[in-house]
Amino acid sequence: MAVIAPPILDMSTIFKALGDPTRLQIFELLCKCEYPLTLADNGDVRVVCGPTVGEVCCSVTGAEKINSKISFHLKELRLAGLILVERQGKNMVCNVNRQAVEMLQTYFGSRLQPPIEPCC
Amino acid sequence: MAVIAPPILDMSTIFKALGDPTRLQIFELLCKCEYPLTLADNGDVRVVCGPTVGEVCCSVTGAEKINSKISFHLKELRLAGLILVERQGKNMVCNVNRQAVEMLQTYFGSRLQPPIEPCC
DNA sequence: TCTATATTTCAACAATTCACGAAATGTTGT
DNA sequence: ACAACATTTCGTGAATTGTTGAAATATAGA
Repeated sequence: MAVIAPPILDMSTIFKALGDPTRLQIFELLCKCEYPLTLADNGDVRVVCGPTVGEVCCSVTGAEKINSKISFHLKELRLAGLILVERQGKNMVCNVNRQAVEMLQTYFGSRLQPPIEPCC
Repeated sequence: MAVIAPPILDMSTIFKALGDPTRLQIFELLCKCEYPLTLADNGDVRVVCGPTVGEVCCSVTGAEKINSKISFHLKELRLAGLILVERQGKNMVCNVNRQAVEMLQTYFGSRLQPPIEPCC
C-alpha cells in the first residue's frame, strides 16, 4: 500500500504543531535521521526506516519507558502532515515528511518576493 | 553575514506565533506589503511605511473600530520577532521583519539536507 | 490645556492545550 | 489462546491562550 503524505490542510495547523518545544524537538530529531526509502513490489516508495516511538521517546525524555506524552505530540505532528508514522512489526517507526519541509521552505521563500504593488 | 537559526525555544515561539489563524492572516497581509526603507541620519535603516494598526484591523476583521484583539495578536507577532511596529505620529505602523522570514526559509532549507550519518 | 484620535493594557471569562497515569489496542512468539 | 511487548486512547486536572469591553496611555492639533 502506498504511503501517502497527508494533505497539508492548514498552514496555521502546521505552525501550531511546531509551536510546542517538545514537538519541535521531535521534528528536528527526525529531520536529522537518514531516510532510506525502498521500492515496494508495486513500485510505490515506502518509508521503511526511522526511529521507533520508543526511541524517539528515549531520545527526547531520556526515560526508558514509553510516554503517552510523546505519543500525543507525535499524533499532532502526524495530523499536521509533518511526519509519517507506520507500523513495523511491534513498533511504529517515524520519519519526517520531506515534502512538507520542502513546502515550508517554498512558503517562506515566496513571502520574501518583493510585492508587485504597494498595499499601503 | 550568516543567518543563524536561534535555539529551539525561540523557534517554537516563532511557530507558535504563526500557529494562530488570525496571526497568520496578519503575517501574510504584511508580507504582501511593500517595504520602503529609509536611511536615518545615523545610517540606521528605518522602516517608515506599512499599514497602521487600524488598517490591519480593518483588513482582517472588516470592522472600522480598532480591536484590542488585533493589538494582542500584533504584540505576539512582534515579541516573536516576526514583525516590526513603530510609531508614526498618531499611528503605529507595521511591517514584516524580512530578516526573520529569510531565517525561516533557511531553517527549513537546512533541514532538507541529507544527514551525514544515519541516526537509526 | 482641552479635545479628538489611535492604540494598548487590564480584568474577567471561555476555550484550548498539556501532562499524567490507567486502561485499552494491536503485534509477535510460544 | 496466552504472555510479553509497543503504542495509543481515555479521563481528569492544571496551565495556557484567546476574546471582550472598559479604562488607561500617547500623540497631534486647536
